[in-house]
Amino acid sequence: MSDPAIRNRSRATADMVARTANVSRVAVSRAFNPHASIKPEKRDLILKVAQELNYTPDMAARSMVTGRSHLVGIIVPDVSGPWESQELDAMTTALQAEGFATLLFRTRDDLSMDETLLTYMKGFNPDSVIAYAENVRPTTLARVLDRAVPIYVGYPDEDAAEAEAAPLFDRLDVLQREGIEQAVALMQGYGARRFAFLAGKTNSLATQSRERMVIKVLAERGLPPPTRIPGDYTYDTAYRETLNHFRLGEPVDAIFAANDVGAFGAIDALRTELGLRVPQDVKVVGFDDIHQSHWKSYNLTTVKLDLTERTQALLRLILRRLKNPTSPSLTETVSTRLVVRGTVG
Amino acid sequence: MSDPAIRNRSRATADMVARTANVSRVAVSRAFNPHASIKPEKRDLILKVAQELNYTPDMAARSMVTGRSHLVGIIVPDVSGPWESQELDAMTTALQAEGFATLLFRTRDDLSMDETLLTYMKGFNPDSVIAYAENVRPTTLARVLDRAVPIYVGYPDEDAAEAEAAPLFDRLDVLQREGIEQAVALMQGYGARRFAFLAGKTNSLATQSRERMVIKVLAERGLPPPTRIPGDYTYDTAYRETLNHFRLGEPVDAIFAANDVGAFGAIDALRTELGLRVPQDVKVVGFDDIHQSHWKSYNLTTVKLDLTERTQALLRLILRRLKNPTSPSLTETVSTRLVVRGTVG
DNA sequence: AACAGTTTTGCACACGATTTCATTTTAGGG
DNA sequence: CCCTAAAATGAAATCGTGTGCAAAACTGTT
Repeated sequence: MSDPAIRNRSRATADMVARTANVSRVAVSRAFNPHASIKPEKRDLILKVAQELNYTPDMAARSMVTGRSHLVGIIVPDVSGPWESQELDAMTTALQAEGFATLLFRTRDDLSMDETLLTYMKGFNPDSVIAYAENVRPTTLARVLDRAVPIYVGYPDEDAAEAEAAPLFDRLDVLQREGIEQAVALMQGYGARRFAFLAGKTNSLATQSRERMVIKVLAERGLPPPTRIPGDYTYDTAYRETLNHFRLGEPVDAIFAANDVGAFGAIDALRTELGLRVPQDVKVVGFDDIHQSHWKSYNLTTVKLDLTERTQALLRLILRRLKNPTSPSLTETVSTRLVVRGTVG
Repeated sequence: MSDPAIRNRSRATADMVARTANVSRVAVSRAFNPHASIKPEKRDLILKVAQELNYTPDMAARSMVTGRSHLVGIIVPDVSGPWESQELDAMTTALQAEGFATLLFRTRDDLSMDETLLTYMKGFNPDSVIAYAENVRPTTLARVLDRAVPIYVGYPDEDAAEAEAAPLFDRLDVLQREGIEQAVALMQGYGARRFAFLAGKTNSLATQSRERMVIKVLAERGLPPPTRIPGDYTYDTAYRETLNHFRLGEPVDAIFAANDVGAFGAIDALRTELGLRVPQDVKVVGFDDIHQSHWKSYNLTTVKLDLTERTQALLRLILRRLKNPTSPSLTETVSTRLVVRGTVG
């Protein structure tokens, strides 16, 4: 019953290569490990035979003994969002260049699944995990993942005294003050006085932090606090709520959106349905600087989160932790800056 | 030197759980396998102890003996593209619901890396692989991946006699005639006579197939063949080339874009820089129906590739193949249809 | 030619689970 | 109370690879 054809369907192993090349199985292992000492001619022979047999070392077996899976887990709430997918793209590219494969997980909007998901992910033994403050409770993160030290992307209140002096894991903190100050200054310079803040998902730490910082900066510049337009980061909600606000709520002459996609929704509502001009009647600023923001229909002035900078910082954290697993937690910070286009002045 | 603190940093194993619960290691294994026969009270005890010890079965070890990695590899050229990311999102969600994790790889634009990438991916022993015709040569796919049967998403010429009667692997074929016929009919109905085809990447099979089919359908309806505007699926190129064509090339009154993002670029070029109205002066149709296509600034009429339908078909193929690895290759097909919005009439 | 030092080699074990298979325990029926 | 069928149990083999260690092979020097 051991049909050789079926048997042939399975992968080649190091043993088969060894037997074919008339060497020991250990030699095969060494041939594939650059740092192992093996006679060069022997290595060449083995690699040649391996190629003929279409042999590739089994990462699962390898990871069991080395303790390295070469997997990095990434947890994202919505892969299809422009910002999320652009970050995922940058991160996957960077990881791949370092020899890691991306293990992708998608959360639901609520946090109800986070424990199940993390537990499941843990089974794959990722060398590192990138999680975002919005999607996973930090306590769950710390409890479930004991082996891989996760990286937590957060948006701290830069001015507030950080209570958590000793973070549980490596972090990337995004400092949003600078970009927000530049944006408010620009809008004020062009005459904006009554601001609205178009929110993101209410349970999102990023949007909460952005709103607090906008309020603070407005106060510092002697401007009244912003009115609040509800939102959830989506175009449709932003469109609808902007419409609603301009028809029923207090008039405003500037909108600070929690993300670019929301800003697009607001702009389209203003122009298409309300007959208002951007930037002449209402000034709009977004957050993220996704690719779409420079599209001519929007040409959005926005607070940029530099993707390259973020990605490099995350990669540094991962590699450092892998090189020295017991080193104390480190927090990297990245800043933000305004990208000026056509929706303010 | 065997510091218990350091030892403690590593994951709990089935042995530890067994010892703590005073059962055999085999029992622990059975407790986690729903189909295994084990006394319910015993299973409960083990699961309780496992939770206390924060134990999760190691997928790598499990996969070695079961032959199932619970990984599905996906190869994408550009995760950040709207269409690609929306498909990735749908696929990841569906796979996760079936207990698979997504192993994500990103290709460069050219095909030079495909062998290296596939070889690398093979090391992880994915249970299945989803590859797109644009990114990977089918011959490479067949040669490298011997264990996991890949799924190849292609765009066959529906009318041509399919030479490859016996495909090498499972396929998802996208039939584009129907949507294209509807689109051409609609544009012709509103008076369009001289068409342009705004191309995608020239080495993309999807764009080649779309172009051939557009030519064919135009001919069938007694219309002149389309002029060709070069493109690469990006907004910027579409914008620039559309501008260029309308300034120097033959005049057209309809643009059939190979993808939605390209259509956006064309629309913005027409409206912003050329002072032309869409749809009054020029009619535009895209391909894909990404989320952004219903945004008011574009409100694009487009040929929809139904994501749910695609995802379900892919999932069916994967599950069928896993249940019966030796069954002959199967090809599923999905169709396309026009979504009418505001850029034609 | 003998020696010391370095490189190369291969055996045996470890990694963390699952799966026969033979054995013991339990349950059910007369 | 006994017998039989079904369910539960654990010992041992297995998956494919990397690594410690001791032996072997090589290198170059006196």
